[in-house]
Amino acid sequence: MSFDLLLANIARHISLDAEEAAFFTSLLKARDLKTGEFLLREGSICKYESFVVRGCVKTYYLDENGFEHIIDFSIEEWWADDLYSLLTQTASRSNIKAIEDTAILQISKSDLELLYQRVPKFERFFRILFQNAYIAQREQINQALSATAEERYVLFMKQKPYAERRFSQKDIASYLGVTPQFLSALKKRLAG
Amino acid sequence: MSFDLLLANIARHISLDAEEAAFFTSLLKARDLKTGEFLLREGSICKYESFVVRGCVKTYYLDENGFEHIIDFSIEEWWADDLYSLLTQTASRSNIKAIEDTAILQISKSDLELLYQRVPKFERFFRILFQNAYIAQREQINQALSATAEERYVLFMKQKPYAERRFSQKDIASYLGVTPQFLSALKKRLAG
DNA sequence: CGTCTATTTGAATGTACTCAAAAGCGGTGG
DNA sequence: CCACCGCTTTTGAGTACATTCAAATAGACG
Repeated sequence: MSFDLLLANIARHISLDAEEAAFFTSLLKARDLKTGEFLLREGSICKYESFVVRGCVKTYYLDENGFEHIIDFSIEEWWADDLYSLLTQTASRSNIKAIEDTAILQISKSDLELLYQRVPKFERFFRILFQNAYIAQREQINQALSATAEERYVLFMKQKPYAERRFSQKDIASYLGVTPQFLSALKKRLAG
Repeated sequence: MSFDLLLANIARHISLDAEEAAFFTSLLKARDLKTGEFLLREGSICKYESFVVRGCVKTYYLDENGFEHIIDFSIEEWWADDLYSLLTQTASRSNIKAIEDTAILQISKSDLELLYQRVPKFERFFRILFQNAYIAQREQINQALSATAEERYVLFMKQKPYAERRFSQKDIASYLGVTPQFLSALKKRLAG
């Protein structure tokens, strides 16, 4: 099994010796998802932190009218979870679904706690991870509140140039918080 | 000096012995702000994590048209910072300003790194802090994207019942991402 | 080829904004 | 003590951004 991508990712923030790395990888479970398969369904409890090795998943929830709101896309080298459900072990309000054939590595909540105890350096790794996630999210809020849909779209496509290839326009609209019809009209306007 | 509130806050997540607590508090600097005073100004570098002991500060940025967008209110027992500026030691895009007479305890970035080394348990404390901050923020985004201003306002006042007393209506509007005029009209509609 | 879903198009509507101005409120100085 | 100043809140008219509903077109996949 190939843990290289994940280990390289971790090595950016903390140094592991061979034994620590071996212990860590012994806790990981590999899993493959085909396009359309669920990693997590609303109502079930999120039991794992999942690292995307290849492919892409979308995390979304359904509002009271049944409309899908995409919280995030997780491509290679990103983590996917419903953190609230994972931490509190309560029913998830999010769904996580593969939008490409996807390979992931998972660590369970209990194994993660074990890891924190045996290799406390991982507290540091995940602290940094959450710090960065927090900052990135902050930026997303600022945009949602102060930029128009057009500005958000332009910035999104610039920051994620692969979006056009890998995400459907409907999903991009959902992520930006506009209707697919409006995004379509917007694109036409920008092109013309 | 009274470190009790902060130590009690920390004790919810990690246990410190007397020596560790003493080392930690030795790194703290107390600071008082009068209403209107700045804790951080746009363009300067954020050097501290600040814990609010009493009072309230608002964190906000100015958009290209000079309009204020409030990112967050920090009342007692919350932290205030521009995390991005703190971590990267680059110029802050945010301002932090007291909206009440406020007492804070500060720890500098370098002392925080020292603390992580000497008392690694604090990695855990801040990991949990950022995890929770991340989750709370996530909820804020979901609301910004899927709820109307009216829904966001009603929820905000329910979640922060002290808002009416402690925050100006203008600041609440700014936090919700609407104009003060619109919030005023909205309140009238809700009351009628 | 047919079916299902995504995308485009258009008209009517609603939500929130801008601009402008009046009214309320709190502090300060004469 | 009250008159004035600056700032917040309210009010109203006109406008822009984005939605809903409806339907046509285009693409993807078995």
